[in-house]
Amino acid sequence: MKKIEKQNKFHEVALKLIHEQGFKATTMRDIAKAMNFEVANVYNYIESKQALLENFLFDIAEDFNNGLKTILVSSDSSTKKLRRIIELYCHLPAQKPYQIGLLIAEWRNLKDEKLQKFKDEKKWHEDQIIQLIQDGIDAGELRKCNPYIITKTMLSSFNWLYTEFTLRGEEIDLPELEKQISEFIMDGLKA
Amino acid sequence: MKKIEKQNKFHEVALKLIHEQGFKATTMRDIAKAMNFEVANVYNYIESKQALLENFLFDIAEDFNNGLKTILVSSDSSTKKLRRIIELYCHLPAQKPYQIGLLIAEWRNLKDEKLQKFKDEKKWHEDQIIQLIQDGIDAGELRKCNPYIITKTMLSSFNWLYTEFTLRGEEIDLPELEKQISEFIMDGLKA
DNA sequence: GTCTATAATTCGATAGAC
DNA sequence: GTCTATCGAATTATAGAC
Repeated sequence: MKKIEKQNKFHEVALKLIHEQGFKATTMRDIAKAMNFEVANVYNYIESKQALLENFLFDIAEDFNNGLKTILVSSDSSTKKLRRIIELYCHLPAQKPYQIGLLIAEWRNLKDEKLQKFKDEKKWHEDQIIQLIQDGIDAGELRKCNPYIITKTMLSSFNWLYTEFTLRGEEIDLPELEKQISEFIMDGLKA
Repeated sequence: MKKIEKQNKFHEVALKLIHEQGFKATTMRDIAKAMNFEVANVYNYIESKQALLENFLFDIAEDFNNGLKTILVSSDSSTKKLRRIIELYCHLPAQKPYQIGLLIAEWRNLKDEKLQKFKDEKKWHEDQIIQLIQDGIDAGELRKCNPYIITKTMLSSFNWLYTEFTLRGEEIDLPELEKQISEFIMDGLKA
């Protein structure tokens, strides 16, 4: 196995273990065992346990932020932008379920500046969607509602998806899933 | 301070710490320090760290299950039952936000039979609501949809509430919050 | 109930040979 | 890159005096 392949294998194994057991519960020895080598070798692939978590989290957070930015700068209507955001929130768990699992469940294991940076990015992300819904209301596209409550409720509603994809990934009809969720949310918002 | 009061104080302190730091990250020393005594004394109040978690989780799980059962055995329509379930899922986080936090974030720290029992109860709970939505569709009260996807999405959408109540509990207008969420969900489901 | 002391284990990380 | 060996720290839990 080539060096680069083993690097990828390492990250894949570590990601899955942390997803299954949690960050705190996953030891460097667990990862080493799953890689079929000794504990000391773990540090040929990463700086520290903390750095491992940080890399996973900020990688996937960037995917979300980039996806959102692309949508926001488009010239679509608020309604259309909202549909595309729902699409983003369905597709990313389908593509990277384990990373999303960490994003949702393990971010509080970050420390100090990294934790603050994560919280700041998350708030920025939410604020963009709150503003988008407010714009939709002002434009008469969406019914009157509290954009803060609706944004929080909507974003939270996607958080079961990563588990679904890790458990039943092959069986899931993604377009159908997306259609069901999109109809449910948009019907709850349309003017 | 009387014995019973100190018991309550202990559980209150432990619950808040586990909520804030996570179960794995919270040590018996953390709890002892917050109680202003030494580590050994912790075991005057609980059997073990694991038992502490189990008590918290199954207590609040019982609240949910009892609440759901009361609603299900009533003679209300499917729509009315669904509204009452939404009400339950808004009120419990308002009343016991820290317990709900553990229910959502820490259940996977359970072990063996306890973990299995928890998963079984959770599945029963979900299955009841899936069936309720199916009944609502069959009765023509709700529009045609995939009850499994909608149930998962709906139940997940409440999971931000406990955080909101721990951070801004006093400022929150509960009836308004409930109205916003109920309208959002019911509009997304009505026939 | 509270304390001191400690057992028994586990963990993240490093040193140095090959 | 992989190994053996080990350090130093932290953790759950118990024993026994007061």
